[in-house]
Amino acid sequence: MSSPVLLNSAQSAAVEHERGPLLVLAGAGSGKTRVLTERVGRLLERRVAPDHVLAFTFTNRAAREMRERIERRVGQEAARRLWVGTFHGTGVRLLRRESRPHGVAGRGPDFVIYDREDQEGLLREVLKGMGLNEEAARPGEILGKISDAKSALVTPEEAMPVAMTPFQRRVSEAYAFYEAELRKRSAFDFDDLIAQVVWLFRARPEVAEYYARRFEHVLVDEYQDTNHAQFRIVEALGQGHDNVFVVGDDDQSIYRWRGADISNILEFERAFPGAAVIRLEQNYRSTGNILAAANAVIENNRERKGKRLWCEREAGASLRFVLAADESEEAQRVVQFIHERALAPGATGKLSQCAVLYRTHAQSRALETELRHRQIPYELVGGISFYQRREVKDLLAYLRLAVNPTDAAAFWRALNTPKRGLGDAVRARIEGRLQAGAPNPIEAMRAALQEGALSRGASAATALLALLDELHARAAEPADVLLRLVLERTGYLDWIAAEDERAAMERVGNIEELLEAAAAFAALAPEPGLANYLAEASLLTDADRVEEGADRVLLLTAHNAKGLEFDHVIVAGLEEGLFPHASSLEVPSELEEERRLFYVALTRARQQVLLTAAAFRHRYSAGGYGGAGGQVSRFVDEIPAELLEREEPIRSSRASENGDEYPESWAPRRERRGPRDWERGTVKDSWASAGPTTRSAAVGREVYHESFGRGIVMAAEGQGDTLRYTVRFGVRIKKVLARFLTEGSHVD
DNA sequence: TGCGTTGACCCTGGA
DNA sequence: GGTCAACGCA
Repeated sequence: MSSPVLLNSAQSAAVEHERGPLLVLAGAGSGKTRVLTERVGRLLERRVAPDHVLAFTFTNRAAREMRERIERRVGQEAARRLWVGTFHGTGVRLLRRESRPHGVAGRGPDFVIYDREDQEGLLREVLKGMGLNEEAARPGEILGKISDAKSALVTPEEAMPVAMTPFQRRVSEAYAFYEAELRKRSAFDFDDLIAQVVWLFRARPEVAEYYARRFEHVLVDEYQDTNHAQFRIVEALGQGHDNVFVVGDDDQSIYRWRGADISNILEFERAFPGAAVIRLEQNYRSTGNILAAANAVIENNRERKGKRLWCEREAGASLRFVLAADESEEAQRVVQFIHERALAPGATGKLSQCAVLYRTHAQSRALETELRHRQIPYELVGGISFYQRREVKDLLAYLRLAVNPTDAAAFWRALNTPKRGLGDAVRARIEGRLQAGAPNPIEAMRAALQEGALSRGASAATALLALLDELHARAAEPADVLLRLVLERTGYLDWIAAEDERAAMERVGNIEELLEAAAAFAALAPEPGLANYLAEASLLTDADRVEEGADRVLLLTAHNAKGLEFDHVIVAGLEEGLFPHASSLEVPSELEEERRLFYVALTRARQQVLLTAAAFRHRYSAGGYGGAGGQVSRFVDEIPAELLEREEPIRSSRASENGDEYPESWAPRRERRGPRDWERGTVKDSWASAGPTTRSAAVGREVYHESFGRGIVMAAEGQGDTLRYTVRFGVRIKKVLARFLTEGSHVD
């Protein structure tokens, strides 16, 4: 963090703030993390007991970093007693504590946490039970509604009477069944980890009072992205003392789609009367040019409090923009940029200080391919988190059952994973026993087995029961020991090896990593225990696992980049329909959220920004271009021309006919400063030989087709008779065998 | 009855 | 290219 050695006056005012509510409006790079940490340190110096301070961060990673910084300042013992965590993590902690004697919302302390996949499975069962086949096809949409309801603290009972349309009625009914089933399984979903805390506080005001008294100081980071339920938690905990210290930036609010409520920040002063407001507008992170560009872009938003970041740093390099022909060329240009910054002779940067940001995970593929091709180490953040991987979830399902035998999602998963001949028929029998009143699926299976109802599956079921019983009996042992027991008794490793040889290596690697993580947790966690381990596994995201210091390029979504900073930032895929995303184009408020996301992306950069777009982009598979082509994102045009160095092709209606490897119409304007290192061949040979493009020589050529007419070749695949071109005929994109095309185009 | 194969649909973002 | 439900084989 490139913070000043000393705090500036606004920062110091925030840190030294005596008591009462305080809203810190902190622009990007204005040192808000530092202020928050300093503030906590200052409170401890003022003799506030560490376990009377509660700080909410946005990610587990931010929580860890804050704790480490505070540890350096006040020592390990005090730092460990602080309550620092995400809303979800802290929610688990509170719910676990409070469920100890009597349970919370019908769940005991061994509740499990349902992730998206578990939720979907459960909802599918619910919808099937309701006889709703059509809805069952898209449980995601209904889960979204349920999630919205919980974020807004709407219970099923409250949702039912206000449901107007038939669809809404079905959704609220599904919500009620879903809720009942979760409770039966002693499970909470992600939204419950927040909402149930509020409902707990309402049902038992003495509990809320206890925590409000205990936490003399409540601090919240990234306040602009809190939802209504989170606001209620903060409000409840602030009762009586009002020492609520929140830090946020309305321009960086990028999670409204999942319920973040910007009125929390806009109306903070009304919610906490007498609140002081401090603005941090000096940016210490980015160069003048980057900041000016970001400011210019965000000023196009109407819905904002309005502030203008400034800095004392030099203007720095211009931002750069490259329009590539397609995503593979885009990837080449991105990697080339990284190469120049971090690898070429004389380059002063590090790979770890380069990050590629994009709008959707799907964009990572082309970048990965290119990075691998150039043998540049990278790390992909996001997509599937480690703990969501199939092999990891398969194994954890057994541990979940050891802790909580009512966890039906885990049971159905474990039942026939690895395959042991217990399929749909066995499942149906067990479901029958469950409906007849068996307390949980394990006991239902035991009953079915004893009644001889499992004929062919009997021996497999017996073995599975024995394993589950043993796991339950040994649930107090370290997670890695139990995982080894599962591996050994189920033959899981042999099964994945047989399943898919190609993926087996990676899966085994993941299992090894899981064993290591489980052992580390058992040994090091302040509150060990299987239930806590499983909670951590549910709440850790991929972004939390990013290690500091490793020398590699980071690939991540703009959402995931929140709170991070790098010397060199590349924002890829800047096309209308992608960034801003197509779904936002019709809705002004959503377009503004896209713009804020772009603003977040830009302000991650300290030194240099490269923006890229592709004129055409594959969608789905390698087959066919389904994507909207070619129109550069409006956000690029919102950057003042004098700040942006464009390497854009000179657009022409006709493609090049000159036989050059590179179609003139898409050719990047050559750098004026003479050849780059890689062009002189002084660096890796691969750079010199591959040139700016590896695409087929036919790409860019004009061709003619009997029925489709004139078109331009976008890509080629196959050879000889199977050589096929992807051709754009006007607005339509088709894949055509080369031999159906004419007009001097078949170069290869 | 379980399991492998086929074809539909698909990809915003994430705790 | 990947996932998942429906389908038909052993």
